[in-house]
Amino acid sequence: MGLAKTEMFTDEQNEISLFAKAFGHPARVSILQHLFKIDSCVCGDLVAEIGLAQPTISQHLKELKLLGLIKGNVEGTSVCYCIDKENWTAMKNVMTAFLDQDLKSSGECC
Amino acid sequence: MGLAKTEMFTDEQNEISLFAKAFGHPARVSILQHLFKIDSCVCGDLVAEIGLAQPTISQHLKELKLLGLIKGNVEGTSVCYCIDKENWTAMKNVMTAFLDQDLKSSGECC
DNA sequence: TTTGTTGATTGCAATATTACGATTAATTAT
DNA sequence: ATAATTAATCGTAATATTGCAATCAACAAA
Repeated sequence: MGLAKTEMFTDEQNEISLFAKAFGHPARVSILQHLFKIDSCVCGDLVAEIGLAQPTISQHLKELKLLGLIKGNVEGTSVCYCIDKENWTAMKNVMTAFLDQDLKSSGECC
Repeated sequence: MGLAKTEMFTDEQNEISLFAKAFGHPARVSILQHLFKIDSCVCGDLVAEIGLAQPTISQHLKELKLLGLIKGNVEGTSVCYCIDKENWTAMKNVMTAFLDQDLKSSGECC
């Protein structure tokens, strides 16, 4: 196909797109919202909550964990997941700076 | 494969993921940043700016336009693109509400 | 130990995305 | 009319993502 290499873009652009990609699937949005709603660790009721199979949820969790947005602690047979608030804040700062670009541009056009 | 249907998720979750998907590629992030930086219409120098072929850029522009984040006005042989600030603000409100979830959750865990 | 429970991993099949050469469409210049 | 310019579209190849059945690994309960 011809993949656009990350070298073509700035670190900031690559970082923004990586975070955005994590939110680019409703299942992951749903997982994150659930973790916030519960506001504590969730031990595996995500499969019941969302209507997807266990391996699928596990895969989505893995991606979110890899990005650092969530933490997973083993607790007996189950694993407890929760938001990594520190990393979430850092991500939010990056994304907010991107979304707030309009504040600096006053021009009208077209 | 088995696509997760949009009916499985809330309208909000689907909307967030659609916007996020638009930002999920560094080329589109780059296009949007450039449009903000210029702060006026851009008549097709995006291909020179970003290192991708003209059909590729055109395709990315189409997606952003379909989502309503940018506008394109035909002007002679060229087309002028700029941010649709009204829609950008609406998108920002949706995304910000999602990103700011952490403000409402005070709990410590794990 | 055996059984049950929970969640990760593997191995695929289905689908979506990305990139670009070639072409087309629309407009302008000569 | 012809040529030049600009950007959209088509067709297709390469790659990435998603979903899940099957399996595996770790631990707990009997």
